[in-house]
Amino acid sequence: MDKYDLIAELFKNLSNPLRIKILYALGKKNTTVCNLAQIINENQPQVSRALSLLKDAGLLICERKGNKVCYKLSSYKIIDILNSANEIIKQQSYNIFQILKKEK
Amino acid sequence: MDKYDLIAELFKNLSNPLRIKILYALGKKNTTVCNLAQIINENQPQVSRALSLLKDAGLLICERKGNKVCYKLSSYKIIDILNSANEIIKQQSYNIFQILKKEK
DNA sequence: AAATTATTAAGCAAAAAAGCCAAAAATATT
DNA sequence: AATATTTTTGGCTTTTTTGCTTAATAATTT
Repeated sequence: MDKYDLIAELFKNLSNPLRIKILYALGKKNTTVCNLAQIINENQPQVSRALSLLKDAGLLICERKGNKVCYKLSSYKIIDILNSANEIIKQQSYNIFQILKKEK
Repeated sequence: MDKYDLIAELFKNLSNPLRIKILYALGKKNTTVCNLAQIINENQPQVSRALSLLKDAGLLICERKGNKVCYKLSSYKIIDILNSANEIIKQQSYNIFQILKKEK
C-alpha cells in the first residue's frame, strides 16, 4: 500500500454524490442518521450505509446517544478538500465558457 | 447534474493509483506517453488510457508533436487537491498512532 | 512505400460497487 | 415483556471498473 494507493482510496471514498452531500451537511451541523436523512431528503438505510462507509474510511466520527447515533466530520480538512474540488470545477466551467466564446 | 454529482465525478476520476501517479509525475514535468510510462515504470497502453481519461475529465491538456503526444496538467489546482488529500492521510495516520499509544 | 516508433482502441473476463427493499438489531418507553 | 423509534445489515440484481493482451492507427525516417 503505497502513497498513490492511499490517495486513490481516499478519493474513491469521496467519489459518490450521496457521500458528498452528507459531508456537506455534516460540515454545517453534526446530526443523527434519521435527522440527516430528512435534512438531505434521501432514504434512511442508504444514508446509514454511506455514513458507516465514511466512518470506516476515517472521515467521520460517531457517538451513540441513547437509541440515536450522532455523526460528525473527523476533521475540517475534509471541508478543505471539498473546496479544492469546487475550485477545479469552477475553473473547468470557466474554461468551457471561454471555448464557446471563441467559437462564435 | 447537480453540484454533488460534479464533485463526486471529479473524485471518481482521481480514484485510481495509476492516475494519481501520473498526475504527480506531470506535476514535476510535462512529457510524452512513452516517456511517462518509462519514468513511472507502468505499461504503456495503460498509461495512454489513463491519460486520455484524465484529458476527457479536463484535468490534462495534450499537444501532438510529430509522432509524440505531450501531456501536461490543465491547472495547478490539481496539485492543490493532491496536497489536500495528503494532509488528510497524514492526519489519519497520526490519529491511528495516537490511538495505539493510548492502548498501551 | 517499407520499416520503425509512438499512441490509441478493441475486446473480454474478473472483481468491485451501486441501489434497493425487507428484515434484524439496539435502545428507550410504557 | 410488548411496543416504538432509530440504526444497521442481508441478499439480490444490475452497472461499472480493472487489468490485460492484441490489434489498429499516426507520423517519421530511410
